Amino acid sequence: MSEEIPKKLVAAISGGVDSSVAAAIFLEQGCELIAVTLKMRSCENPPDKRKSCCGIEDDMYARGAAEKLGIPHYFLNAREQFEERVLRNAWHEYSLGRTPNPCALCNRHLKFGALLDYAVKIGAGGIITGHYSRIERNESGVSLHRGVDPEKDQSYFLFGLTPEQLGKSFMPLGPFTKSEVREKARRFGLPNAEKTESQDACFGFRDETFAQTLCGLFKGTPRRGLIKDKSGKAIAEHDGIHLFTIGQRRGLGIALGAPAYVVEIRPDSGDVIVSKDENDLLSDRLTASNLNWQAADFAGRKFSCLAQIRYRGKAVEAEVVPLPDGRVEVKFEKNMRAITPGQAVVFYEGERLVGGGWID
RNA sequence: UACCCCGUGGUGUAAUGGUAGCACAAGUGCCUUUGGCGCACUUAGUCAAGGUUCGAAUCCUUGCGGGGUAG
Repeated sequence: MSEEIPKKLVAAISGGVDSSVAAAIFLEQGCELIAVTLKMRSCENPPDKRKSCCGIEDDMYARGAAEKLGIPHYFLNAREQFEERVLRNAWHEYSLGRTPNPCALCNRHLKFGALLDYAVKIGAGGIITGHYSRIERNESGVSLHRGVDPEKDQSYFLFGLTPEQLGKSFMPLGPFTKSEVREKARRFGLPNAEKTESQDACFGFRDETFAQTLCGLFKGTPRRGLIKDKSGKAIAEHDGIHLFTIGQRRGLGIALGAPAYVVEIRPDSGDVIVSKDENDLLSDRLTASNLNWQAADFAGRKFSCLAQIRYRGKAVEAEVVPLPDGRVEVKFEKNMRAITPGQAVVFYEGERLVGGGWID
């Protein structure tokens, strides 16, 4: 493996333990590293920030880690791209009654987009990230595999990476579990070794959900409407379809004697349909658009695989059938719960991620 | 106007003389590099005022509120 590693690499440092350890691992192998922290819009207005993952505190941790490792550290301004390619896209999705997946977009456009471009521009051979996924390289090319820690595997969010992006990426944490990584952090003496996990969207303000923040940011007009049951009977009013997603239970504010779940969102009328029957959430098929193939030989043909509908969801046996219009139909071996438009379907062959697309 | 029925936490209900329970909702926490699901915990009630009784959501009286029936 070592001979394939470029001598000079950019280490994507977020401030968290993972990316710092990833950098440390490569440093041990004698690489010349340059630490870079992506600055996204969320890093502004620290006092208003709810999360710590992109706040000023993380910038300090990132700087501290780079310092400890003895490598230069820079911030890369990606605010505009983040706003356009991730946030605006996400808001648009909400307006269509879909549920965006900002992390997948961010990976494709920011971390493995803007940041990778920057790395190449300054003459680095690629980037190192702290994702819990494995990238394998051999004569036939690059491939992405699940991380060995099933609780931390993040390959789902990386389905949108092209083979080219993968080829210039390095994810040294894939073979390790979270606790092993933390142990390494201690050994390396990293200042963020005991830092708590970051979680939730890295962009959002206090007491607001991601959707609410986006609505305010883009001065969007919430598509208000009614919460109805399957028969069309109105049950309550709601403040905007962006506040709902398929399968959602909490936040509906309606007491029907049994839990009620969102089964459909109609962007045109603003209706949100709920049902007390969880069976209404079950379906064994879906179609997906804008496919991305990391394994070229899977494109355009029918195949069987393990398909995953959501992050941390269980992958299920499925058959993928190409459609004439370039989309794909996925038929699952068993019913899936709450297939959600806007989320990704990701195809695995064993541990290997072969491709994926966006659920219609 | 008379007669009848009903009135329990935010919602729907259980308990007809003896510790006011359940479901849903809501809140908090856990989980989680999206959204959701899930799990744990918590909050909150007998319409009001009198009376009977050792003891009342439960019985009686009145009032208030809602519904029904009275050519």
